[in-house]
Amino acid sequence: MTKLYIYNSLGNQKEEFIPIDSSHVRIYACGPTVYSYAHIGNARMAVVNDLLTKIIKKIYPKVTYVSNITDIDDKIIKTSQDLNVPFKQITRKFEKIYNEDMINLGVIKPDIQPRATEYISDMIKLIQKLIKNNNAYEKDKHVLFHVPSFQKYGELSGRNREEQIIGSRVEVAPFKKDPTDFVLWKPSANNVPGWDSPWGYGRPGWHLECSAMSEKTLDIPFDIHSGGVDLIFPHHENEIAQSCAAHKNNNPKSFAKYWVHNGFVIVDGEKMSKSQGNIRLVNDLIKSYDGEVLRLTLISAHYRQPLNWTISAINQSKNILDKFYRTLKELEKIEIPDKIDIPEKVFNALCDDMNTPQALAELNKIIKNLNTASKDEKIFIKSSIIGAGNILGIFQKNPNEWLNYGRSEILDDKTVNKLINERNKARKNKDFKKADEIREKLKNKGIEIEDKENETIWRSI
RNA sequence: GGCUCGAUGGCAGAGUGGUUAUGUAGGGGCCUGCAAAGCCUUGCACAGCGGUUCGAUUCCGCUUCGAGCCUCCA
Repeated sequence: MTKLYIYNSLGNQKEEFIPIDSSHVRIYACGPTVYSYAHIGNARMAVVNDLLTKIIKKIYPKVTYVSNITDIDDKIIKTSQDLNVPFKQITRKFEKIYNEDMINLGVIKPDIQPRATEYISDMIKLIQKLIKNNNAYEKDKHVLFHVPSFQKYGELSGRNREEQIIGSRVEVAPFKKDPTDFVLWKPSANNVPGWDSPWGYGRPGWHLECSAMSEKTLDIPFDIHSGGVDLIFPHHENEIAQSCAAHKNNNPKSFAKYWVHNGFVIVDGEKMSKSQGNIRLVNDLIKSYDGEVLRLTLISAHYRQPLNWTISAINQSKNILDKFYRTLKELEKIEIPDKIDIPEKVFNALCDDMNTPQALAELNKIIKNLNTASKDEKIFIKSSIIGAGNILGIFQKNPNEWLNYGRSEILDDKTVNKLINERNKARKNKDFKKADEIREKLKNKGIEIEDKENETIWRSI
C-alpha cells in the first residue's frame, strides 16, 4: 500500500498518515461562514481538502469527509440587520452559491455538510459537560470556557497563556475569570437570532460549532482536522480545549490526530482584505476563467506555501492547460481502458504531503516524448493525463471544446470551411499571397488555422 | 513584544549533503511556401555572514528581508 505523508501542525512535522481505523478514515475541514460570496482563499481550502480526500480515497476503502457550513455568527447577524432580511435567507443563499462555485472548481461536495444551526442542542450538551467538568462557568448570561482549566492549552499553536496575555491587544471583558477565557454561549437580544438554553435565550460562540459537529458526525478521535492557517489560533486551539475537556482527556489527539493547514492566498503580493479592496471572489473569477484554470492556479504552489494570486499566474495556468489539451487532441484517436489509474510517480508526489508542483512536473515528464512514442506509450501518456487529471480535478473537458476547435461565434462553419478550401486551392496553385490573405482574414475574425498533413483544422482564439 | 512559516534562475515553483527538477518568458535551431502547433538546444539559481563537513543551496547559529497569527478572517 502506498504510504501517505502529511505535515501535522500538531508537532510541526511531516508524518506518515496512519489512520485510527483503516477501514474508515474520517476527515473534518472547517468550512465557510456563509454571509457573503466565497473568495479565492475559501476556494483554496476547499480544493486542498478535496484533493486530500481524493488521495485518501485512493488508498483506503471508506472515507468520510465532513465540511461544515457555519450559518450562525455575528457577521451573519450584522449582514442580516444591514439588509433587513432574515438571517436564514442570507445563509441559505450564500451556502448555495458556495456549493455551486466549488462545483465549478471541481470540488466534490463533502459527504456530510452539517449546518451549525442544526446542531444547537449538541452544542448545549457539550457546554453542560464542560460546566460539569469544571472547565466552564456561567457569568452574566454568558458561558465561558476557563482556559487555565485545560492543561494542554496552546499545544497546537505553540503559545503559552502568559505570553499571550502580555501581548494581547484586546480588552478583556469584565465577566472573564481569566483574560484568555472564551465564550461558549452568549445572550441574544430579542430581535437577534437565538435559541433557548439553560442560560437563557442566546447563541453559541465561535469555535463551539466545530467541536459539536465533528464529534456528532465523525465521532472522536477522528483522523484529520483541517482548515486555513489563520484558524490555528484561536479557533482550532479552542476546539481542542473544548472537545478534549468535555471528555476529561488532556491529550489533543483525543480529538483529532492530524492537523492540516493550508497557506494563505495573497493578491499581487498583498494580503487580501476588504480595506485593500482586493478580495477575489470565485463567483466573479468564474465569469472570466474556466474553473480548471482557477483550480490549477490554486494547486500550482504547495498547499502550505503562500499563494500569490496574480493575472500572470492565472494566464500561465491557462497556457499549461492548453498545452495538455493539445496533447489530448493529438491523442484523440488513441483508445484508453475504461478503468485508468493515476501514474505512480504522480501519485507518489501527491502522497508526499500533497506535493502538487512535483506531481505536475512528473506529468510533464511523461508527455515529453509524445512524438517518438509507440502506440502503447501513447496509451500510457493519454491514460496518465486523464488519470492524473481525475484526481487533480483538471483535464476533465473535451479537448476540442476546450481549444474551441471547429467553433466560432463570429462565423458559421460553412463560411469558415469555404474560406479554408479557397486557401488550400490557392496554396496548391502556389498563390501564397492569396492564401496568406485568407489566413489573415480568418485571424481577424478570431480564427486560427493549423495546417496538418492532410487537413487544415481551425479554432477560435 | 510573543508565536509560526518562509527567502531558489527574468517570472512561477519543487527538491537535494556531492550528479543542480518542472513550467513559463527570452536567445538559437528544426519543421512549415509562410504561419500556427510541436520538437531540439541554451541559460554558471539557491538572501548575507559565520560554523559543522573532504564537500552545503541542502544541517546548525546569527543577521537582513518577507508572509501569517496573537482582534473577525480560509
